[in-house]
Amino acid sequence: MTNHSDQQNAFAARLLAWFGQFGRHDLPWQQQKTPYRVWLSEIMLQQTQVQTVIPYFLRFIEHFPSVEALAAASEDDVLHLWTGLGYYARARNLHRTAQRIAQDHNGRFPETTEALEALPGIGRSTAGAIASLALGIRAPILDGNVKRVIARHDAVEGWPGSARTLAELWRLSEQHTPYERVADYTQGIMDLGATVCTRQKPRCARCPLMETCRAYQRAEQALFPGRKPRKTLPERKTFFLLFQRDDGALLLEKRPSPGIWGGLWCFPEAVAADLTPAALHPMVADGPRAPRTELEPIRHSFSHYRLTIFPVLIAIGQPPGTVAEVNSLRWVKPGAQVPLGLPAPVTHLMGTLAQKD
DNA sequence: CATACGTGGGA
DNA sequence: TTCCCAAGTAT
Repeated sequence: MTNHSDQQNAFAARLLAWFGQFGRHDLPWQQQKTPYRVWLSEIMLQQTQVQTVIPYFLRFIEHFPSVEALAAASEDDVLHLWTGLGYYARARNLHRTAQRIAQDHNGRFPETTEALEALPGIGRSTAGAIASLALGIRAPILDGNVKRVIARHDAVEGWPGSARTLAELWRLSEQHTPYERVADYTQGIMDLGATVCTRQKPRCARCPLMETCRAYQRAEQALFPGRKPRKTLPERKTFFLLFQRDDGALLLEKRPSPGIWGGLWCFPEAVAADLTPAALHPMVADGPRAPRTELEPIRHSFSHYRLTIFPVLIAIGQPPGTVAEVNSLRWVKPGAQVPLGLPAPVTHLMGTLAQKD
């Protein structure tokens, strides 16, 4: 029956039409889509590529053609067939689940998504895959392929590893899942992610969802899904130098184009050998008057200008740009129109100094 | 929410 | 070389 939801779900309709013509139909576990074979393939395919899984799957099925055969085997035998595939908890859980199905379920697989998910090694996505692919139950999945397709199609910001982003992706996956032909849909969206909506160089021209893909419309396919944030931000202790001439002019440096604040004018950064704070004043680097905090300025007066040194800890992904060349240093009088870039800590400190002064 | 879990492959 | 990722789950 075609209900109102399906008529509105152009996403699934386009995907299903595409799947019939361009989807994968010849994978070993697609031949007889029994719960056992689908289950085994889904477990093996967790974080593992199709090409790697195929020989293991065929060998495994040959030795253990049914869940009863698997349940009757020893754990050693199961692990032996798993050797080289990795993530060996999968094999142990597989064995445990087989034994539980053989005993508690009388050799029959559970027929609800919830009951499937209660089994060892079967999480939400694998439960959804088994339910939709083998049982025809309308259940969403969210593997790496689906995450990528949905993150792009709906321009979902954030890294899928974060709980917030993950929840949003699940919501959308559930929303896109049709009430009919769920098995083809599930296989289709995975195939699309694997063959068209690839991580790099997606083949958008061949995508059935191109018209409604928000990432494509913005030409921002490469920005989705969001990247995993680095565990520790690269940070660098450095010094920014504020030269103020007697007439008020400030010495600015044009930042090198690739890099932070590229092309903007900023206070010179003391990265050149002839601009080290120690060279400017021996006490700066490690003397008793060295700054106690990362933002404590050090001030000096010279014959024709004043120098304020800002020690700053900046967190940036780029290494320090090449040092200012002679012609990229410029004295600028207050009020001059230059694209000014300043490290946020320095900006904040400038405000503080202005109040004091 | 972060981390461990394995191995193979690509950039 | 190094990092990221691949049909995720358990802790």
